[in-house]
Amino acid sequence: MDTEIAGPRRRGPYAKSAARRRQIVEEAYRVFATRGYHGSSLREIAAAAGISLSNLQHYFTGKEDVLLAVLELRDELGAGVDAPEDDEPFERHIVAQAAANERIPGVIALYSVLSAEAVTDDHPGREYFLGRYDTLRSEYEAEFAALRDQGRLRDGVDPALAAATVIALWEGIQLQWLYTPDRIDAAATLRAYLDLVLLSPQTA
Amino acid sequence: MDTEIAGPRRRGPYAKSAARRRQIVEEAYRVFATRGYHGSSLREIAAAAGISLSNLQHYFTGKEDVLLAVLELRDELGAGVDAPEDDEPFERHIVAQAAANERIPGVIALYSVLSAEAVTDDHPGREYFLGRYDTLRSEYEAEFAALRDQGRLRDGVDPALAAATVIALWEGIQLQWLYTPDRIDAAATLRAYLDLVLLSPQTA
DNA sequence: GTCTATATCGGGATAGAC
DNA sequence: GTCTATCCCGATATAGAC
Repeated sequence: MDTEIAGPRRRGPYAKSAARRRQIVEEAYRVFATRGYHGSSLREIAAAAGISLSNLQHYFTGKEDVLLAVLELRDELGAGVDAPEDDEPFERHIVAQAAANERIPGVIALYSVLSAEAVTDDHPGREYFLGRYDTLRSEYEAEFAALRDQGRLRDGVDPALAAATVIALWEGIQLQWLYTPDRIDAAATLRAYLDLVLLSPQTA
Repeated sequence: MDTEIAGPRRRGPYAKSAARRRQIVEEAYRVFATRGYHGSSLREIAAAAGISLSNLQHYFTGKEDVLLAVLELRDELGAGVDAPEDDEPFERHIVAQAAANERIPGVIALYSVLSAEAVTDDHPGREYFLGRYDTLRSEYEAEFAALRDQGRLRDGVDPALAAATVIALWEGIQLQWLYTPDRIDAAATLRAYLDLVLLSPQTA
């Protein structure tokens, strides 16, 4: 078996396809982030990508399809960036991530705008966000539980509640930051909460 | 001067107008709350109000106009309900309000969906939310400052930061609650944060 | 793979009868 | 005040030429 069958080829007819798709998704990312799902149009995305509407439609069967690809891309990118370093402490990771997000225009807006828009029953992104909250809460709860086992969680703090709190606070403060970036410091706000809830290592 | 000139009459030709307007706004409230601004249509609102599209347009010059009326109505209703009792402690007020909101379908969704949607530059609700965050942060900051003066604020907690935190946490947890109402207790989450930040009165 | 052209639909606005 | 009818636009979707 020396013929390469599995997976898309790096050269040849498929190479351009994959690149185009990717390019479209990246532009769609920006458009959805700034105008929401309902507020965006495929025309606008096509224009941003510098191609015709029909050409865009050659790659995606519909608007929903594009949105789902955008969310997939987000997960893909996030898998590399969001993952904590091997032994980076949880609280440092959260704060660093919040600070980093401010430097990547669009990420915050994408989540803020879409997560709120997608509460509607028939929104194509609803399933994604349901799953995302679920995963995120589980992960953070495990982190807080581990910290508790190290004696670093303040007495009376529930790991599950703290997990939901961090996520809520994070999203909420990012939204305020979107409105008035000069008046809100998301990373500092998160750090203040974590300082309140966690005891410093040597105290344990 | 025994003729009543000022203000709309309770009877006569204007009575029906005012009532209709109010009725439309109330339906629009529900529609915007569940589908967002971009996701809603005047046709849908008219249908909900049981009138024709043209008739609705007789009362409002456009979609924006309807949205602004909805936000006005929200302020009007909120002015009665949101205002704290004369000497109700701040923390009790917050928690009680969060609990009460869960019982009024739509309020939470209206704010969650619209506040996120309205970050866009050209969204007709943007100004409203900018002002709302500003007012809310000022009010809460004053409350925290007062608590600090009573020696009831934990050391090292900044009133301004705590104000932004409460608002962010509140909005964020309500969004999670919209997705999975059975798994999130917004009031309890807020109470947990306030318990963390405030010292009980007798401790002072 | 990319385009132009067009079909089809749903949105907000407008005109005008009653 | 309320309606029907219609206009016009922007959106998605489709057909088919190159």
